[in-house]
Amino acid sequence: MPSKAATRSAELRRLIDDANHRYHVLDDPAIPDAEYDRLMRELEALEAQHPELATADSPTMRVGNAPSAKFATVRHAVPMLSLGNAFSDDEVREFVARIGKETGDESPAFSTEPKLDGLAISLRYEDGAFVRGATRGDGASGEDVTANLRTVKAIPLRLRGNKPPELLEVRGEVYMPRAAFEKYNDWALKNGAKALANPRNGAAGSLRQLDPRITAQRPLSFYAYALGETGGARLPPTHSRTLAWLRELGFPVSPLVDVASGVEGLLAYYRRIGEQRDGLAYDIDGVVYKLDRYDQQRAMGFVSRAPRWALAHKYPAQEEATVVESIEVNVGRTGAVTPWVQMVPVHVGGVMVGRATLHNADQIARLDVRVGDSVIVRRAGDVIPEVVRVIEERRPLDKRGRPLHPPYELPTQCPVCGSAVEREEGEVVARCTGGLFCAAQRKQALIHFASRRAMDVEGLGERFVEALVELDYVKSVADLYRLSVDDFLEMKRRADERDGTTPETVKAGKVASKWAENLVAAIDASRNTTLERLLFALGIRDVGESTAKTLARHFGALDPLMAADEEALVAVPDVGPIVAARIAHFFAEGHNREVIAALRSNGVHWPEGAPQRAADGPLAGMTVVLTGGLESMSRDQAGAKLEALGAKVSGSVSKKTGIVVAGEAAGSKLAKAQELGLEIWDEAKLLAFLQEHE
DNA sequence: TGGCCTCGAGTTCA
DNA sequence: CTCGAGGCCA
Repeated sequence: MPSKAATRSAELRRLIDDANHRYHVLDDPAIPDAEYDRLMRELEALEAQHPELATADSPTMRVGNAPSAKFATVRHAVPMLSLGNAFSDDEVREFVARIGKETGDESPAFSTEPKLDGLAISLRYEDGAFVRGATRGDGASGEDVTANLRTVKAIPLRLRGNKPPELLEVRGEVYMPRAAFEKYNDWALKNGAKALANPRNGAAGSLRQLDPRITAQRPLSFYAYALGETGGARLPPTHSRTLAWLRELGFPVSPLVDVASGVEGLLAYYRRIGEQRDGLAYDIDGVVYKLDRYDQQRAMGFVSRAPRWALAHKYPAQEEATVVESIEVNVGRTGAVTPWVQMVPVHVGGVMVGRATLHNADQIARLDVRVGDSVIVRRAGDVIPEVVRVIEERRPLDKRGRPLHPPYELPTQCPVCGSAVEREEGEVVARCTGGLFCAAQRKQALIHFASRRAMDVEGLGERFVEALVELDYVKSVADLYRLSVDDFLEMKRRADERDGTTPETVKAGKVASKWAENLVAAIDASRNTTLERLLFALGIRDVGESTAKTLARHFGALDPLMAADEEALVAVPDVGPIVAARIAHFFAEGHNREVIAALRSNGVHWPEGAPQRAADGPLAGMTVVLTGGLESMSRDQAGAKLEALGAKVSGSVSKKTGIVVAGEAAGSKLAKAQELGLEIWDEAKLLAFLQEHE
């Protein structure tokens, strides 16, 4: 009877071998890196505890996978190393302490670099000419991919300078920039080719093409970070100077490399790069610290395959695997039926993730997500999680080996009101046709109406709106203005009763009445508004903040807008035939006219004036984009001030943008502005300008 | 007609 | 933030 540990280690070995095969040989990974790492760590720990279980063919005994037969094998005279990993600050502390103790150097210098998520390769130059390039393989020998590497433009075919060393091997990372990866996948989708799983696999797959012409079409790039075998060259005494030398020889070296010392110095670098991570043009999975002085490196030596003088400090995984518990749908303000998955919560990129949206039926069809499926979730550039793909091998099957669940299909009837769900010709989103008959749409319409950027009713959050709608206190947004303190108290009592939540009701006497008074006061305050806010709040399809503002300016008052026909509406900038028809249709609807009349008779008012067609001021005709946080005011306030000076404030950066105001921690928009060579202001410049012109 | 450029709508977690 | 789609210009 095999022990529990023996059974588990055999299972782990099988899982890891499978994953390796999929990853290295088929270029089609099945599980995320983080999970692979975990399996590997578990197996390492098991084998450390039970040395008798460590078989010679265990995946822990090698670093990569045997090269495929398609390419010639190349032996690395100087092995290509793997690196020890750190996942916490403490592990970095131990690393620095160990080095301090053994070198006797209190504060040794480290060369610090981003750890690119690509493919490690070795380039061999003889008398200055590129003669051979190989993948890392298992570290001792890899595959000869010279012909493919020649197509990578970042790799010099000849070294610069007039006295090249006789022999030089340069190690570095081949990678695929994110933008290139996305572009390729767009193309693949349209042309029926297989999409790449991620940029790193894009790089790996491209290098393993047997036909270099295919590789040449893939936009690969390269950064150098180390030396291999050398001959006839006097080497610099430190790693950082080696990198500088490599630059002189014509190799691209990451501009993010730096030198730091002390635990705090290393951690500061880790955090600095971490902040930039999402805005970089390529994926990184950590940073690498390398003891800078070569004599100190030699003193530290190696443990098995990993140098003791270097450490890879990893960032939290951005991809994790989990299991789908159920697939649900939401009904939005416009009736849009949006499916989402409830998953077993997992830690991704530093937070627990339990839900992810599937956007629409197209995405469901593309992913083919079903209940019970194992899926990979990612928190990419932004905060919002998404399902990357299904791990098909783990789909639950019935006894006959068929999937337990059929492909998911959107409901044909609204789960809230039972009306038909329809998808318009050529549209991606399916919509509930119930209109305001649907409680979900009424609810969302009211939430939108009360939201900060619309009527700004403070304190009227989602929870109360839900109760107001469900208990029928509010049928249209105008009803909000008829509610009294007593109505709110009664509603709260009924809602608590219904939900069985008693605790709060006891103190309802005093505290709750205060709450209700505040809410009524907030609703009252919102009576005093502006035409653009009102127009936005009404929730006319395709009329958002920006269009509402243009309409308000163009017409100056509500009545002329309500009376305008489609022809008159199309004359408004940014309003075309489709939006014009929607607006005209909205105001032609009797119900909508009643709501507007009721709002007016309940005291909702706004200043009206003459139509304003073109803004003037020092920034007239200028498009300004605000990004990052400002110290002295909010972005909205700054935007309002800039608009008062005639600027058009927009949310996205393009060639047509005039000025980008970049505050604290500005991200991708600033990067894009720099790329396009736009005028960029910092906060001081903005304040100076406002002071001068206000 | 195609290719930007914008805007609108929906969205997750702490 | 990211998609989809409407508007506008070459």
